[in-house]
Amino acid sequence: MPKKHVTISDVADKAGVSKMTVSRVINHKGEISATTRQRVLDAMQELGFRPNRIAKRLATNATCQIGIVVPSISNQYFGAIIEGAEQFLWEHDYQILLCHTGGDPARQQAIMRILEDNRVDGVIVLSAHSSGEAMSRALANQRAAVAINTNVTPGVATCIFTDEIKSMALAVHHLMANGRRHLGYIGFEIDTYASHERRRGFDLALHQAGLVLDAPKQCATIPTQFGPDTNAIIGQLLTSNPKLDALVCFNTAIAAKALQTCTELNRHIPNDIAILGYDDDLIAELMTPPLTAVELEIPKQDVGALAAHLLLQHLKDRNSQPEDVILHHKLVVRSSAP
Amino acid sequence: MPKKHVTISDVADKAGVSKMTVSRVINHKGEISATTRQRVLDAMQELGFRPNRIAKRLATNATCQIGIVVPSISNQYFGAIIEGAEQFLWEHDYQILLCHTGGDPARQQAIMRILEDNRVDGVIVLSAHSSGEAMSRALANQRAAVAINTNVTPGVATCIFTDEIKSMALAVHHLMANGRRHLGYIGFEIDTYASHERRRGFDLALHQAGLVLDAPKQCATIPTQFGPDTNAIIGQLLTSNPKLDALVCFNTAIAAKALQTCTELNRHIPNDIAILGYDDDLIAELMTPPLTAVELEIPKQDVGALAAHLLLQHLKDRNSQPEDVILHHKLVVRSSAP
DNA sequence: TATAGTCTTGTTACCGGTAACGTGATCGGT
DNA sequence: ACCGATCACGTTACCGGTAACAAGACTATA
Repeated sequence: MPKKHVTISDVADKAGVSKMTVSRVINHKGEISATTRQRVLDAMQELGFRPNRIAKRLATNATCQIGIVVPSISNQYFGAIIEGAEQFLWEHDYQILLCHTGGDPARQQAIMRILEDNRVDGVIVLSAHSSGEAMSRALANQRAAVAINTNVTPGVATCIFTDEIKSMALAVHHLMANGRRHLGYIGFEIDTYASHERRRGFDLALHQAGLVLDAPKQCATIPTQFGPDTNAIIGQLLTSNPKLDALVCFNTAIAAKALQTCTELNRHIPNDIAILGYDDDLIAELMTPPLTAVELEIPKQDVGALAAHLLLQHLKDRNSQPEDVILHHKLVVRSSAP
Repeated sequence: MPKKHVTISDVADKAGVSKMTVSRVINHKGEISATTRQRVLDAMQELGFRPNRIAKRLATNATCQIGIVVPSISNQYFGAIIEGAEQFLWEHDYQILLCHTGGDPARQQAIMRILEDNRVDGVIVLSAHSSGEAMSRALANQRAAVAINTNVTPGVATCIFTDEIKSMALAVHHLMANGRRHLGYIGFEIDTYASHERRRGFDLALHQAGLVLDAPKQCATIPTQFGPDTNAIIGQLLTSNPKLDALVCFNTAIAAKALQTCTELNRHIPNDIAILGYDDDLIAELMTPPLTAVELEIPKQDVGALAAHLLLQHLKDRNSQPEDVILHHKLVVRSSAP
C-alpha cells in the first residue's frame, strides 16, 4: 500500500513559503536565507517529502535517464559493460533504461523508438546489428549517443571500437611464432562489427604472413545458440582438414566447444592442435587446460564507464563531440596455446 | 541534433480538432468517427508525431517502468533472470530501470529511494542483502513488488524462493549414495538468502544422514572477489582435513577453483575427491572434467519472466496478492561427481 | 414535432514540478 | 536622505499530456 505522495505545495504550505522557494532549496539555486532554508528543510523532513522526478522531467525537459541497448543481457561480456556504465551513471545520478534486442533488427528499431518516446537524455548502443542506416537515423534523433562496436554514419554518435585487426594479428602471430602453420577460424553466424572484423583480421594476418586462405577448408561458422550439432560442425572442419594445428575461436564458449570436440576426436591439446579464444578471460582461466585468450586491455566494466563518461561529457557540452576511442587487446597466454 | 518534438497540440491544429480528440485516437478510448480518426492519423503521420511518455506519466500517475535491483549485472545468473524479465515486460510495453547494488546495503537503500522518486510502477528485487527490514519498508512503499530469494516481512511483496534445503539434500544424497562419507562445503562470504540456506541445507542433509558436522574442518568461505589466495583457502581446507572425499561448492566458479586446487594438490577427480557445483550449468558443462551441478528446473530466463508476470498481475488486480512461488532444482550428473 | 438517448467532440482543470520575471526590503556610498 | 544594486522571495505561465464533465448533432421513439 503505497502512501500518498507529498508534493512541493504541501511542503510550501507547511513551511509558510511559496512553491518556488521550496524548489530553490531542493535544487540549491538562488539565494535563500538560512532561516527559511531550515524551515523548508524541516517541513520536508517532517512530511517525508520526495521530489517527483516525472514532474521534474516534464518541466526541465531532461530525464536523467540513459537508454542502453544490447543484443543480450545474459552474456557476461555485455553484462560487465552494462554494469560499468550503470555504476558510473549511478554516481552521476542518472538511471538506465535497459533493453535487449536478441539480435533482431526490427526489435532494435522498435527499441530505439520507445527510447525516443521516453525522452532519454542519451543512449549507449552495444554491438548493434550492422545492417545499416536505420540505427544511424535513430541515433541522430538523440541528444547524445555512444556506439560501441557499431558502424554508424559519422557524427551521429561517439564511437568506441575495439581494434580487431590488431587483436587478430596478435593471435595469429603468436601461433605462428610457435610453429603453427595451418590455422582454422570458428566464428558465429551473426552480423556484427566484431564478427566481421575478426574474420577479416584473420584473413589479413594470414596474408601478412605470406599465406593464402582457403576459407572453406579453414573456416567454420556456428549458430549462436549451441546445440547438439555444434560439436559436429567443428568436428567436420577438423576432419575435412586434418592438417589444422591451431584453432582461433571467436569467443571462449566456442573455444570450449572446440576443446570438447578435439578431445572427442583424440587430438591432444596443445601438442596436436592449439586452441585460442577471445574475451571471456575469467572463464578461460577456469578451463582445463586453461585457455590462451585475447582480452581487452582494460576491464570491461571500464569500457562501460568510459562510454557513460563520453556520453555525459557530450551532454554537458553539446558543442564538444568527443573523439572516437579505439580499444586495444592483450594476449593472455595459457597452456591451450603456449 | 534532435529535432524539435511534435506535440499533441500541433497534431490537433493540423487536423482541425481538439487535443482530446487526438488523445482519444492515440489511446483508442471513446468513440471516434472514422473520418475524424483518419484525419488525425494522417496529421500524426505527416508531422511524425511521437507521444511524450513523460507527460503521459505525469497525467496518469503510471510510468510503465519497472525497477530491477540486483547485486551484480555481470553475473550470468542474474543476467539471465534480468533478460527474461526484460523480455516479458517489453512485450507488455513496460521498460525496466536497472540498478545494481554491488552487495552494499546502503546503496541498496539509496536505490530503493531513487526508484520511488522515479515513481516506478513496481520493483523486482533479486538476492538482496538479507539484513532486514529496511528493504521490507522500501517494498511496502511500492505499488507492487516481487522479491526473489530475499527475506521480507510477509505481505509487502510476492516472493519467489528457491528451495535450497531440498536442493542441498539432492546434492548430499547423491554423493553419499555413491560412497562419499567426508563432505566439505565451500561458500561465499556474503549475506544472502541462498548463501545462508545452502549452508544450512548442508548441515541438515548431513544430520539427516546421521553425520555430525565439524564445521571448522569441513567448511570454508571465500571472498566473492577471487584473488591469488582463493586457491590457498581451499587448499588449506583440503590439507587440514585429508579425509575429505567430496566438495560441495556454492557455485560453478568456486567449483572451478576447487578443481584447480585439487589438480595442484594431485588429488584426482573424481577418484580421490568429487566436486559438485551449483547454478551455472552452461559453464559447468564446458569444464574439464565436466562438473556435476545442481541447477534450477526451469531456465533462468523463465524465472525472470515469472517474476515479471506476477508483478504485472498484481498491478492489474491490486486485490490479488499472487501466491508465493517455490522453485525446485534438479541434479545434472557429470563426471566430476558421478 | 417534441423528447429522450446515443455519438461524437470540445472545455476546463489538473498532474507536480520549473523558468522567467517581478517586487519589496535591505544596504552601502555619496 | 536619495539612489541604484543586491538579496530574498513571490507570481504567473508553462512543460505535454489526460480525466471528467459539458455540449452539440443526430437518431429513434412516441
